[in-house]
Amino acid sequence: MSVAHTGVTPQVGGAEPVGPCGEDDCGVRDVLDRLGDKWTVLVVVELAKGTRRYRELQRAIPGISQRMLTVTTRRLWRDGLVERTVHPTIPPQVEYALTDVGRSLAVTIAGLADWSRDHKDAMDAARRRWDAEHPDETGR
Amino acid sequence: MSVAHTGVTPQVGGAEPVGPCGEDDCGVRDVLDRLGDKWTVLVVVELAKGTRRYRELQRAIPGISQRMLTVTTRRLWRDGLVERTVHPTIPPQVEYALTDVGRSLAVTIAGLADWSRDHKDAMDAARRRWDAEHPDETGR
DNA sequence: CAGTATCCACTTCGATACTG
DNA sequence: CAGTATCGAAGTGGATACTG
Repeated sequence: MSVAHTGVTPQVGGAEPVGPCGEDDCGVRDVLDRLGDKWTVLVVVELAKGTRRYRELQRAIPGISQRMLTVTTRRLWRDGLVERTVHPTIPPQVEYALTDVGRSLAVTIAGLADWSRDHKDAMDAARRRWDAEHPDETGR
Repeated sequence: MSVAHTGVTPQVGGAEPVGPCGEDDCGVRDVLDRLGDKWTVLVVVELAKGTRRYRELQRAIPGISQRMLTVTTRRLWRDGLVERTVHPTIPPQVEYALTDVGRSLAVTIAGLADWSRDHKDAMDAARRRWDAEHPDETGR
């Protein structure tokens, strides 16, 4: 599975340790293009708790529209992160569940959540400080 | 620092292990609102290699416009992830460097990059398979 | 060099209405 | 229940020109 954070070793000086990747973006943008939208991670986090039906997801994720729930699940399905099972009953019943790849993504997302919890306060404080010190700054 | 991915333990069944967070999004969206844009992670990854000047960043990140480089660095600065040092010389010289918080973020981002590298192929394959199996699907 | 300012194209998303 | 279709508002980023 290799979740070793080798590479971008935090360091102070201005030397060039030549990060994990030669010269490009390490491919991080690929992931963020998938997770960066408004709802994807919320769906993944919810599905990490277990299999869910369409309506269950919608109820578990307040504010998501039918349209966005559909496009989000469809994208995750298409990318092989989510498995979609249709029970051809009446009324129809569709179940969504994370695949193995999807579950590994959920673990990574948990790492993000950890970071968020650990540093949210510091960031909020920094922002308040900055705003106080730069009252009439453009483009906030 | 606590980079323990407790919580969303990957598991197969449909039971409810009650994730890391009671009911909400675990706050992951907070991070992604900051990282999800087109350039932020690229700037962070570049700064993880060492202190950079404005032009150096621009050259290191092909395609970024002056506008976006400015708003991206400004945001990171405002959030306390990046330190901005102005040398009042002529011509002016401005240096950007990650703060401690910024460096911890770089570590987390490296985790994302790891995941991306480990699963990019699987996702691309899944997508091709899906596209082949669903030729005339709407909204791709 | 290191920005700011302005305008515009494109994307993303929400609301609403309808369907098998 | 589980979607699809359509439209419009808002956000986001790129190009260009100008400045201390």
